[in-house]
Amino acid sequence: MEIAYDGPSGLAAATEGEHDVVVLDIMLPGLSGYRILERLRAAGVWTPVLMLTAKDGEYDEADAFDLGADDYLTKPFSFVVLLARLRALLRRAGDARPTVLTVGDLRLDPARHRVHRGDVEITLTPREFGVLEHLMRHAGEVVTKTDILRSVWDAHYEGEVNVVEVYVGYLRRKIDSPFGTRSIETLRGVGYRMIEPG
Amino acid sequence: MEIAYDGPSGLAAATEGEHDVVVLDIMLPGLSGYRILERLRAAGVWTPVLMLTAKDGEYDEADAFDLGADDYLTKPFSFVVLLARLRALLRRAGDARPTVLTVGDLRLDPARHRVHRGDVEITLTPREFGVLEHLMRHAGEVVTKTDILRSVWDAHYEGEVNVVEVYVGYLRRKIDSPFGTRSIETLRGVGYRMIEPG
DNA sequence: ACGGCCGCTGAAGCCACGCTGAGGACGACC
DNA sequence: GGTCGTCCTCAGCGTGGCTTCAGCGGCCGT
Repeated sequence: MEIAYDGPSGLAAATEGEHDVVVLDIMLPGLSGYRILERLRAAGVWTPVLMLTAKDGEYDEADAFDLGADDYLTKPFSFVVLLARLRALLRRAGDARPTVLTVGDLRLDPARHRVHRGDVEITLTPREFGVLEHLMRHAGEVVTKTDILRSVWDAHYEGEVNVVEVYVGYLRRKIDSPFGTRSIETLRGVGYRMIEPG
Repeated sequence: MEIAYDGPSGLAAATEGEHDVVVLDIMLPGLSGYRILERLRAAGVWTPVLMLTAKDGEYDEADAFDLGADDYLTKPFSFVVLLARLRALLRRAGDARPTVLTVGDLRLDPARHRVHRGDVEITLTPREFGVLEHLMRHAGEVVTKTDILRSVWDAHYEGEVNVVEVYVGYLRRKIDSPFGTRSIETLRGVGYRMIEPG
């Protein structure tokens, strides 16, 4: 747990580190809670945010939600309620956007751009990394080659889906073959699926 | 959108249909909001739930969250706030919602492209999967071969309906024969029907 | 009871789908 | 300018899935 007492340092802390949840006070020296939230979301940080405030103008509250807050609490509040709401946020957010993606002993850290299988680090090219990230974000689900193309390549990329096959091939050679594992299964005519353990 | 004015009918509506979000009042005739929430989650329904109440005892609120509510609003509240909170819920829940088709102990998950009978996984080819999905989406109803052809094959497919017979055969061998069950019945001269239990 | 029709199934060919190795294009860096 | 790394294309190959077809069995109407 980490506490920041002013806006800029809070924003920095939330952007850099990996947190399960952020409790954000609107009245802060330096930067308002709104601005922080805005910048956080703009920076692609999707950590659940619970906003805290003494003001209770309803439009402020609505604004906060539309800026990307996940919950909102008006002072004075009881600590019991705060904790319960945090638990609810964690539960809902848990599977939504983990900052470190994990499938079995395979870990991918989007922020640090690193991949590990157990303790050994695996170096991937940007493209390989993108494909693996997309697969891991949808572990257990089926993703089509076109899905991957759209998400990893340019939105309006005009190439063949064969590139995806090629990159899945590269990935298998880096994350599976050396370890005797099998993480990406092919579903003929459908796409690929990241195998979840268990 | 669907509105229920008492507990039991609300529970039924939430369990049966597919909704993006549930707004649940605690004070309801018939069944309390707590009980409904409890049963909903017990039944495996994970639709986001926003609870609504006039009481504001803090422990009630904490309880609601731990029962599986995703948000909580105390009367009186403004409509603007309610809408903003609903948007926040929808945004967070968007990709988490699983749609799984179930007929008896047979389950089909379109997103994960998986089929289970009880605990055993069954692997199907894309065509087999398509036919089974169509049948299960219309469980209990009569489906003609031409229906299946049009829905699973290309819209303007010029082949014979015999393919459908062949694929129903494949399906029976995979989802029924090994289990001694009988899920797809033939209606001579009409089509097929997925047998609903009960 | 019998003939005709409907649906089931096993076999077999064909096609397309996915994998891979080789190689060229492009840019960064020395 | 040369070298290295990355990205992408292409063609060949093997295999799995799709489809067809013919023969058979059973259901139904007469």
